[in-house]
Amino acid sequence: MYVDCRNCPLRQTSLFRPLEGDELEFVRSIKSDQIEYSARADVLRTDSEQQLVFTLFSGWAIRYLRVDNGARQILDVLLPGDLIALQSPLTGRVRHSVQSITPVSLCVLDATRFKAIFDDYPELSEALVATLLFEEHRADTRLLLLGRLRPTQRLAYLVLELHERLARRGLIEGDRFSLPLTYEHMADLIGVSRSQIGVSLSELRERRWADVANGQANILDRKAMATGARYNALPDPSVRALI
Amino acid sequence: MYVDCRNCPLRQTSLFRPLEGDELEFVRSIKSDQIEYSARADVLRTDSEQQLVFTLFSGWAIRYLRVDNGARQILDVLLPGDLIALQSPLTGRVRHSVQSITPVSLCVLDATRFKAIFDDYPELSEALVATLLFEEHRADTRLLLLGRLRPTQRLAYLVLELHERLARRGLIEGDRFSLPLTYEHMADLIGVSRSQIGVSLSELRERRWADVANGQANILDRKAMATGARYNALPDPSVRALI
DNA sequence: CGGCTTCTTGATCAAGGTCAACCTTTGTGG
DNA sequence: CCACAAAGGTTGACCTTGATCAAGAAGCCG
Repeated sequence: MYVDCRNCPLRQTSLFRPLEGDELEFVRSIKSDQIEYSARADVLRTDSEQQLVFTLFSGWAIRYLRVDNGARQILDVLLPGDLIALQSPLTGRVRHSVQSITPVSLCVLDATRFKAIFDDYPELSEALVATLLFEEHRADTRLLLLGRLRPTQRLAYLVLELHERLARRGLIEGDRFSLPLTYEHMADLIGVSRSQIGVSLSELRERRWADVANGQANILDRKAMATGARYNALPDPSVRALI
Repeated sequence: MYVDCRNCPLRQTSLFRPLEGDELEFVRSIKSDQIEYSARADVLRTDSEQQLVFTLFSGWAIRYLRVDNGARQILDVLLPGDLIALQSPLTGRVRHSVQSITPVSLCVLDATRFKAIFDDYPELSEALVATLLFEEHRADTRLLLLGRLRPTQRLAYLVLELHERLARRGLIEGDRFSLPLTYEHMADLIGVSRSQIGVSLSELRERRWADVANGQANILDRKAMATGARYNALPDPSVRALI
């Protein structure tokens, strides 16, 4: 179902920078389509050379890399409002794969006209750079996660971060939310084995930090959990570019 | 020693995008100083609010985060030409620390005037975004490294990547180069313990992949090493923004 | 310049953490 | 009702860690 950018519900949330002047018209003009995928569909393959950029409109997806022995590292969970394949207009190639977790809907942007942003919309360019730097910081903390935290801390961090990202987008309220990740997703996200996920989920329950089961997460003691997982709230809620 | 941007030797290398038109004059005009630090000096502290951006002119440095138990995760090795604290003009705060490894020299850029890039130099903005996306890809591979490769593979990857980054900057030739990292640096970079570094260095020697000792690295069998460490050459050599 | 301290390397070892493989149970959709 | 996927748990084998130590190098100070 095609959504006109003017009625885009994502813009209502405080997370995203409001579009000013004719920015909205520009964004409308480069949106060329909106497409749907079922769950577990390949949205994007490594090294594909398609000249398209997407914005995730609804649903969950993952961005990942594979090692030739079959192992997979999930680089990030993509949530509504996240840009996909921004590399394609600028470097001509996307070096990761994207797969949907739930059914998803994507806004399709024309990559060739995308570059006009730099010429004609300096404030949008600046917001884009700020968004990329914000993502860099998230990548940094994930690096800390994988390099220096224990499996249970990593899992706690993952749950807390997802909760906050969803809450900021106005998609959930309260401490309970739907978490459509399998053990394998979680394992590939935090760099441990599937069996370790079982161990760590039990530990989260034992410590009464959170209860994650049946696709539902319930945060029981946010404070203890955040302290134990060295979780710090995400910075800069209101500068994110939504294109 | 102050270097005029017009004579900057870094620009000679093919890694960096040539400045066009009055871009060079602009870059010259926002360079306000050049400062030197000794080895192991704190260049930047987490959450400092100083409004400065730096370009590393010479020497090696690291960007890192600390966990409150004292553990450190090094996010990246900074080499000549790399931007430091780009976050400060855009988000007002830098969320990592920077320390020199060797003595370093830094070009100091005025962060408040830095933002003029977006208004007046669209091609420079675009190059900046391309550079950030390139760095994002490096961060992605480092995530794969920490999440899905064995210690010896990680170490091999580190050596190969540093070699390539240095070679692209015209700082080294051949397979032998100076590597001023201690065991602790390497451990904090690839997310293992110091003792593991000893084990993995021996393994690199045993397999005749590389010989790393006394601050010198010597790559003996690049091909076997690259295959074993799942190393892929870095993409996009010539779009990097040097400001 | 010599002597002192501190840091780094490189090794060893036991303890603990993590993994791959396997199995059973549960739930889902055809 | 069956086939399949995922959850959840167990095991032994293996890997990694943290602690410790000695030797050497580097840096500092009087």
